[in-house]
Amino acid sequence: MISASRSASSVIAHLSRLRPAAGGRRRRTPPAGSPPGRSPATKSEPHPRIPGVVKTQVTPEQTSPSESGAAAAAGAPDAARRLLLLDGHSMAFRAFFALPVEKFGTSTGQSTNAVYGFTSMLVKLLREEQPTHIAVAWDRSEPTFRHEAYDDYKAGRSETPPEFPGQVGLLQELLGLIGVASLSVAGYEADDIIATLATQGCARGMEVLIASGDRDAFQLVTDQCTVLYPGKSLSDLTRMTPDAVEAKYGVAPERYRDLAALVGEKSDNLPGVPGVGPKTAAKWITKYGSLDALIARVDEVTGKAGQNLRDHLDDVLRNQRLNILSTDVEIGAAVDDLTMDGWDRAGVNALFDNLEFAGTLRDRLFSVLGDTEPGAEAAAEEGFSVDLTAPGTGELAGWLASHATTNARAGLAVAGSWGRGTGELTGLAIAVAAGPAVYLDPALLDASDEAALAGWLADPDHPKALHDAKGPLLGLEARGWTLAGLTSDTALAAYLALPGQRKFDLADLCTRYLNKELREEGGGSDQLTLDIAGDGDAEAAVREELALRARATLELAAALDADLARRGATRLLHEVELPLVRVLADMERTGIAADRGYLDGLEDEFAAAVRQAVAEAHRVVGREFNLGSPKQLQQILFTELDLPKTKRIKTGYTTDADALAWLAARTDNELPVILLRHRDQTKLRTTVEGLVKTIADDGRIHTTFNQTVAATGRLSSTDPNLQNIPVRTDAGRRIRRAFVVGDGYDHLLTADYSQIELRIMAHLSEDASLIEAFETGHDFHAEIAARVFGIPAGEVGGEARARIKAMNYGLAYGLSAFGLSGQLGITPEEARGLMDDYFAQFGRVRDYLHEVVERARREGYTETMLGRRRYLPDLTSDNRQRREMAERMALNAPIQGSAADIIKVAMLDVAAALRDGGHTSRLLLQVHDELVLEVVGEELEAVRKLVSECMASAYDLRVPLAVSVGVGRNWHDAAH
DNA sequence: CCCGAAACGTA
DNA sequence: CGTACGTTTCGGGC
Repeated sequence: MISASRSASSVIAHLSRLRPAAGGRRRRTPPAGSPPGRSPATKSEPHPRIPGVVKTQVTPEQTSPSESGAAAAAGAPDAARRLLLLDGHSMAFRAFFALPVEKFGTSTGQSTNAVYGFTSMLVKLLREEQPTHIAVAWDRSEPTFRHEAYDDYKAGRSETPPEFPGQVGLLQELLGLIGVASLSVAGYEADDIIATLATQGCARGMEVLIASGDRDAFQLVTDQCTVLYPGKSLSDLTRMTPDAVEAKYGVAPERYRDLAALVGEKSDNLPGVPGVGPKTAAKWITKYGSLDALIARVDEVTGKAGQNLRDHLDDVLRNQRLNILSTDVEIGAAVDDLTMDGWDRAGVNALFDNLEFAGTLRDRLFSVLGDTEPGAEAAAEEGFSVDLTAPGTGELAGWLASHATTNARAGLAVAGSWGRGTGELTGLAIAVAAGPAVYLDPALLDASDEAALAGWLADPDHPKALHDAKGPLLGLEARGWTLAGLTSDTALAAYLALPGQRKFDLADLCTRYLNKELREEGGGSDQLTLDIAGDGDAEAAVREELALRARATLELAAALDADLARRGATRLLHEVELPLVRVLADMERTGIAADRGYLDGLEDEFAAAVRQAVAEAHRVVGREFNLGSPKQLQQILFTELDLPKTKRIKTGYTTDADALAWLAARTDNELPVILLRHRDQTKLRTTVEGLVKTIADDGRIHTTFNQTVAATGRLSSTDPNLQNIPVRTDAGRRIRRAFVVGDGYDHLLTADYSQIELRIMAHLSEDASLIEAFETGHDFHAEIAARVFGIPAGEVGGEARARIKAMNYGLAYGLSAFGLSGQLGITPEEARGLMDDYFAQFGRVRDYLHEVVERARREGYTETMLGRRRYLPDLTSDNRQRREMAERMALNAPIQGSAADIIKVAMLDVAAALRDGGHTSRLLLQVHDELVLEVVGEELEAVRKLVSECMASAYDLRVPLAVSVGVGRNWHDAAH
């Protein structure tokens, strides 16, 4: 175990200094939604139809552009500065009740009715009112000055529907994406922010519009300031001008709060004068001039109402004190800055996709935002276009010189096939910014063209974008070309933006990010060059299609650059994921040597054991059946033999290994044991079979590492998967002996991180005890057990250590007491006690895990130490199962993902150190926390040292990053 | 021929 | 009623 000092070459050395540990970053994300208690729309009232009140009633569908244009023209001149202020909670709450919640939800259980309704209303406002400045004000969860002045302010409100609060965050996210400021200030309500901004706007001579369902806003109405008050449908906004207020309430706007103080506000728990409604209140105010004047002459008021007024004068005074809106809130944003500048088409698309908004809302929103971005609206019809040129033989150098020598990035698309560590190119297209593109058939290049192309590809000063570059890279390298200057891989970039997505199809991304169709003729790139008939038109179509892909990649790269910048993932792409492409390609090309003869022998042996088990099972049951069919097994075990029932699954009762072991212990029947052996041996046999089939002509197995699949940032391995080769059982470990050192090399070296996820937890939680356990302990789990049980480390028994080890590893998965009890064979109460004891010692860990989830719930995503995000909309789901699943994902993602970040950095550092040291030794595999290298004898010590140091120094944690190294002739022997 | 479910291998 | 993956097999349904 080595704890090396920081490597100077560590890619992230400066990055980690610049970037505080996860959780420390400030962000522009709007504040969290308000607590359930705030129910702005409860102040709503039946939508009276009062003569003289101007109404706009427009449903989104029925509004044509010409109508809305006319309305806007009628409303105000274009040149005017118009400030639109919205009360976020109040309008969202109105939207919530205006649309049936059960009709608006995603497949994952997220309700969206408030988001939809609010957005629809906002689109209409933007279109019809054409504000030049806009902001949405939100209440906050903290108590306000009104709570401080009156303990029971807003007390006794009915519970907010559980489907509502989660939608506030989504709305704020959307507003952020379309460039609308979300404002909130601790200690104040949205109304106060609106009042402050409205006052400032009026002072600047702006026309002010306030969309609010809270009637307190009426006190702000002036000739310059209109409140848009929603009716039932939210599209039904009443323009509350001074005349309208007067017509409806019988008082001028500036006296409205006097009236409200007398009448009271039930939803705020502000009782007024009994028996006094708006009519009486208005009559008094009109008669006396104002509330103050009324109070001054309160003894003159006659009748029962007058007596009630005198009896409840304190309430009235309190109401008057509380319903005044603050106009001097420190908001931290100037009215002049509330312009809608810049919106994020890709982000809106992504969010709408997430919300499963399929209808016309998206188009209406885009249309009202103005499709100023290139490639929107009109271009959507025509898709991409290229000016495809065909330089004659020998003319490529000239074409490149005149079109692709600038600093501008070129888009590159490659046709061919690749996989298993190699590739073959059949076509190549280059598109440059100005428009022209070229298609090249690698087979038809003459020597000068080839030299020109090779030089251009290898020149790092010619920036290039590819989609999913690793395969093409293998193809280029197989052809003898090297690629440098890769400044974007649009698949990788999209993965960082949308890590939960598993497919990153170029055409899909073009639709999402550019709103452009990339037409694809029959199949993927593999098919592009099939032209068996030699049909010239088909050939031309192939050339054009590849050129279009190059062009699309180029445009997409620019869009993704902007998206990643917004998501803070630019450096992660450029300093980790992009350089890793080449390292992975090298590993795939290299492969790992396999001992075919040994594997064949193993296969025979396992196959014999399988046959044996099958025969025994048939004998016990008394007839032949398919042991591989869970359905038949269920029939035999639970119906024919009538064994005890196991855990229920969709198709009946499980026959998995745990259940079979349980059955074996509970019955005398020997069948479960036979089935277990059969499962075991079958699995081993098929694993070996699969491996043998993938041994290439060079005697090596070339896996494919996928860099864009795992939502947490891990790599995955396919065809074959070399990240799940058995290791836990003796029989399984025999398979590892088949992975051997290849010709020209002398050792396999494995280096793995010890307890990296726990170390990351210690680092992120800053739990002093956990950190200390890592610094002092040799046997980490025993060290932790000693602390939990309050005994010396030397006296920790095997059982106690095992329990703590399970607890340690379960932590990062969101393990429950129930799960822990099942795993350890103890009661849930005992497991709960164990967890309590554990957290009594390591409380910061629990706090950290809790904070991670809550933060993710607020912000919508988790983040790793290098800023890799994972978006988890289900955290606000009202479906408990989904929500809890998302919570476990949320607490695991930063830990697993940070470990993935770290080993990726380590791989880059190792690759660089091997290259810089002039070593022949090379990286072969990555298995999440382990690297496997092939080493030549004389380099062994140097490589051992370099690998240890690079891995240990990949990131500077608050605990040592322990690395253990083993060396041997095969993968098994190289274990330690 | 495709796809989901079940099972099981790894970190 | 722990996270993240990939592969195999079976069997229903196209």
